[in-house]
Amino acid sequence: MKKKKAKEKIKARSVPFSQTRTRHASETAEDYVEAVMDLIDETGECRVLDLARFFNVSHVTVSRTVKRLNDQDLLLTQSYKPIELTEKGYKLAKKSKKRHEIVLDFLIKLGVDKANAEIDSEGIEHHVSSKTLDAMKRFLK
Amino acid sequence: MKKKKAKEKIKARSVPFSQTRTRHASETAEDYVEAVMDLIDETGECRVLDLARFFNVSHVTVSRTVKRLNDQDLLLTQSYKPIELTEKGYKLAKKSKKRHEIVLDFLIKLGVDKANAEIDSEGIEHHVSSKTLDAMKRFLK
DNA sequence: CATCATCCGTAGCCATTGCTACATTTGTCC
DNA sequence: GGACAAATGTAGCAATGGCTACGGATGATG
Repeated sequence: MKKKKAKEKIKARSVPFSQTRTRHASETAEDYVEAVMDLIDETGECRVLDLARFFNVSHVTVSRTVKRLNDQDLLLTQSYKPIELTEKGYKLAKKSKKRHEIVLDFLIKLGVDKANAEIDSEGIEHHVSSKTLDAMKRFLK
Repeated sequence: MKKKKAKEKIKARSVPFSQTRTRHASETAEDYVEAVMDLIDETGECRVLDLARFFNVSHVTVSRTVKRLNDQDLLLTQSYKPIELTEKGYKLAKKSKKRHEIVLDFLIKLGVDKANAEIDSEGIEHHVSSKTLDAMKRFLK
């Protein structure tokens, strides 16, 4: 093993890789509260099937996820009733939406067409630190 | 139901989420082949435990994922032997690394400090379309 | 108020990504 | 060549997120 020094440095790089499962779970939470907020805002209420159509998944997937987010105190649900946001969920939704808008506007100003900007901003928004968000804000000015 | 029109428009928005979900599937593959390439380059070989330390997960998780990527013809593995890249895996690794570098350089030029740029570029790189990548390249010039 | 369509919940399947605990292989050192 | 440590594999559990199939709840309409 000739390059031992190099191997010793490897561990340091694990920092950027947060646990994929955990990360995906909080991405879902952000997407859901944001969608619930938008749907209530635009249509007056948010139903399981609205979310299913919004995310293009089955109502079963939505139902299970909504139940989990209810347990996490982000949403309020009752069987066969519209979905509401908790205070905590509403705060997260506003923060996510704000960040999403900044990323979207940023990509458009960077010269990306609207369709691609919308797709990419959806994926990117969950991986943007406050420092990067600040840099995007500066660029927008 | 007064705001029916608004509800009818919801379906159209599912597109970005479908794309994001599809990308999640290949994220792991890209991270792994890129890591394997880097580890071979820097230390001469790539072992299961090297990847475990690199990603900060258990060797079991790595072992299982490596087996799957072997089935997908991206990696070559034999029990208790170093991990190698296939031609297909090497091509994907080079492409991923290139994209990763562009995103990282882009964030730094945007004014993000190196530490945050490294973390964010790792998450962002998987959600950048070719259009957005082109826009980043233009910005770098 | 009965019926029927729509909405939603539950059961139960699969894949991915995490883990611990335990078994096996490999390589090194005496 | 035996023993021991390190590396790797296997078994099996949990959480998340996808699905279909089926059944119960709700609300609108006759």
